[in-house]
Amino acid sequence: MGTPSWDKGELTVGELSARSGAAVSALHFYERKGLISSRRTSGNQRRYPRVTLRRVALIRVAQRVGIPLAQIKEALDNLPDGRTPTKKDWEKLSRAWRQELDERIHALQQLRDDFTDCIGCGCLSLNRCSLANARDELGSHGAGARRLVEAEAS
Amino acid sequence: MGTPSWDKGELTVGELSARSGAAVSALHFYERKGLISSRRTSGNQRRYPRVTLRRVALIRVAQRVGIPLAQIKEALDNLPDGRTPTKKDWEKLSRAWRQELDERIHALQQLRDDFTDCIGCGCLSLNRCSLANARDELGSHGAGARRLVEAEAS
DNA sequence: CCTCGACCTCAACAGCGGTTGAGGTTTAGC
DNA sequence: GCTAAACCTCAACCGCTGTTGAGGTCGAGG
Repeated sequence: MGTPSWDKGELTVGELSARSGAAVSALHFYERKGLISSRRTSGNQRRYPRVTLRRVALIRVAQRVGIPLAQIKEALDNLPDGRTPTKKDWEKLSRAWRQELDERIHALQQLRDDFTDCIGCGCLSLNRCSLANARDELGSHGAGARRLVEAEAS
Repeated sequence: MGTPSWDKGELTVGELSARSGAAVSALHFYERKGLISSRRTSGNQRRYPRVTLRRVALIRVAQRVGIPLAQIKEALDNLPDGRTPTKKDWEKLSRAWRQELDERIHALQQLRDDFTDCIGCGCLSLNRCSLANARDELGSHGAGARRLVEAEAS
């Protein structure tokens, strides 16, 4: 169960599964979707370079916070799977993700803080919150009536 | 077009849709799932109290950051839809969400910072990161599609 | 009244992110 | 060599989160 004798620093799908926490079926799925890749043995079995462990770790974390696979793939596509992306690759990728992540973090903090805030007033006063406003773009109204009604605390 | 004559401070589904940014079909769906509710007119049309706008705003923000509807429902269920939850209700709800949100924020920050960090080394060195280590455990599967990967043992 | 847009229900389908199972092959270890 | 576990492919299915469309009703303005 230690390092198998065929090992050239590669992982079988089962090992990758065990070590990444992703189901084998999920790994197959990721591969079909192009998020990871493998070489095949003469007997058609998958062998993953170790770096794949990192890719999978990243995939899972990103997923956990709600980023869709397609988007994760897009990000990973900028990383030569072979190895060692250029610094430029990395900077580009990182900047893009950083922005995405910053946005999401911001949304979450908003949600959290507004939630916390609202304890004080005891009602869903999200109208005060950037939550409601963030999404407000309703434009379709001259809005006169609305504002008046707003005064009446629900 | 301003406040319709039937208006008692209520919204039609179309209005709710326009102002919340959610499609009418989505609002029906949320209602079927019990996340929102409406009274019906004599002609069987939905009328929403204005507070529903806030519920929907909350639902959408929560969804945007990857929280499944079932979990949102669970949170909202603690809010008497009728009106004005008690402070205790709110505190309980807020604490639960706050924790959930904090975790997610944390994961995102980790992801972001590790990404940024890794520019320096030029490879996917997530093994150094708490990302890879954060996963741990979970032989989870069970039926159904992906659920939150919650590491909670306790 | 009449009409037209907004509303209703119900059922089917879509895309995502996988899981499950059938049926067959490869491989590590004895 | 043989065997059992691990692997392979492919197709069907799952739950979630809705959307689309058919067929019919409601209601506010002219």
